[in-house]
Amino acid sequence: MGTVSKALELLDLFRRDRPQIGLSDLARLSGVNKATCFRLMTELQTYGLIEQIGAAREYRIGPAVLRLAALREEVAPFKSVVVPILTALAESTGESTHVSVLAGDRVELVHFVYSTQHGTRVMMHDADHLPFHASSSGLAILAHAPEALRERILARKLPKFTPQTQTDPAIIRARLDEIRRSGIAESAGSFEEDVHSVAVPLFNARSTCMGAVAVAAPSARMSDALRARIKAEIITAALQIMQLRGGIPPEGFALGAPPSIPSPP
Amino acid sequence: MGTVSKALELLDLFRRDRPQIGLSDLARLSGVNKATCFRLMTELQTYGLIEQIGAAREYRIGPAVLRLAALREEVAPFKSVVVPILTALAESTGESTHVSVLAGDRVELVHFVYSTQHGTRVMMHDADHLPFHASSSGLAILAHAPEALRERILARKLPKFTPQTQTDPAIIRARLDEIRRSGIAESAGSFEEDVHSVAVPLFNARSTCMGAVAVAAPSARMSDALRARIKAEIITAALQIMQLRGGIPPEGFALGAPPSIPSPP
DNA sequence: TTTATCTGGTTCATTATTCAAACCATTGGT
DNA sequence: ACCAATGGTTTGAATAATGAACCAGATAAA
Repeated sequence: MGTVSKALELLDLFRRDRPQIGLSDLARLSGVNKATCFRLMTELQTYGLIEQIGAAREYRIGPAVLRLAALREEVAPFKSVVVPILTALAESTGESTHVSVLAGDRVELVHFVYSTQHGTRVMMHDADHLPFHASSSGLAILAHAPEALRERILARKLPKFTPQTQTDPAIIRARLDEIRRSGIAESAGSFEEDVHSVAVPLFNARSTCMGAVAVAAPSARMSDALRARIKAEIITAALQIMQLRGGIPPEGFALGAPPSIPSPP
Repeated sequence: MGTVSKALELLDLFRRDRPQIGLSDLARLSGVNKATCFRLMTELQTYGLIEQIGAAREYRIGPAVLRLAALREEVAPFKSVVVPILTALAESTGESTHVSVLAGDRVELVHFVYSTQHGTRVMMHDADHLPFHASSSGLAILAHAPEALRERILARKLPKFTPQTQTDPAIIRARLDEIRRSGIAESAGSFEEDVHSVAVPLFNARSTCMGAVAVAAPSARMSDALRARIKAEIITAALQIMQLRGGIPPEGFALGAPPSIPSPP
């Protein structure tokens, strides 16, 4: 792994629940030598991807991302398109919704909207990226990802987040086939206990999968009726997003086809 | 210069007027060897800062910035605070407004709003970062930047964008003194011909200058009356931004004090 | 006060990565 | 068929990254 990757992976340590980190912690968390860590951080800092603040001289994400994000949004609008649709979806289903994209070898959670209908709701748990094998979004994306990526992911040792997490590559592979068939991915408590989520993939203009929309509900609330409602609504949401972004589902992609097995695990 | 910096500087080649670049062009533009360029791009790509698209396999800014920007916005809200104020400022002055931040050693243009009052207006020209010595924002920031940064910038050879561009470090230094005195920076045609802009610095909670707000008008329209109006409005806008962000102007900072010389060049 | 242990930051010989110029394989135009 | 592009890959030679040890300062316990 190159130096640049190492530096960028340092950025992954910054999350919603831990937005600023000191040098020593950074070295500890990353396993990178402190001196190296320091050098990398100063380099990221001179570009502005990182800034150093406060008396404790902690590091955090810097202002350069604003420019990059603005540029990205200009050339490939996403947030402006997605957020209204996500909001509507949260409204119509009464549950938390989110959209994630495939960035490099990770599924990144880029936006989420909470519904205000229920007192209990699925919170986004300070996670910034979702596991391929244990989240409905990850599964949806993995199912439609290029062969190479899928194999690369499944070759890794997959962490077991809950007792329900499936980590056997063979079984996951079979499940991906099923997801490809139905167009919809589900995950029940496989990433977080008591969270049941439903996701559909998003395709870009070249019909390659670049993300997913998902609805996540507390397991206790996930009745057959709600599941049916979510599936219907999430499909229209996904189609709207793809239409506005110029995305085209690949040849023979079935959105919402009835699964051959009654109900996924 | 380290490898990481080199990789990140590659990102700077992507701009609004040139959002996607092929490998050969990238190597040409950066002066970096093609093989090196390729390796760096693939590393940036696996992180998602860059993505490769289309038949021509061109590179562009990738989806990872979305996550970083979201994180940044959560820990240090900026856009959500700044855009409404910028819009109001554009409204009340009838001219284009923008806000830029100091990121590393550059002034990055992070957001701009156009007024709809006039048929002619200053467009943001596809520039993503502004020169310190030839833009009102750059001057405002430079005037209040730490000594070290100021000297570093002035030690460089400063490009001459127009006949009006001042490139003599000594004269610029004198002008910075004046800007510090008045609190307001002006630039008339020094970056782009026929553009007259006014800027005031923004300070963070530790009273260090981290950006600037600016209003840019066509020179032809910049009357004394308009200038006075802009100055008044831009000051309130800057104060609003700082208030909402918890920014504190440094001890003895004079916003809108009358300049000792009637009118800057 | 002494001692111990944190912290951010620095040094320097060893080592591994990056560099540059060449070369491939395709593609598009003449 | 040719030429000039393109994206991508290989090669010894040069350069940069690395990590253990080391500061100096702050904090806290003894």
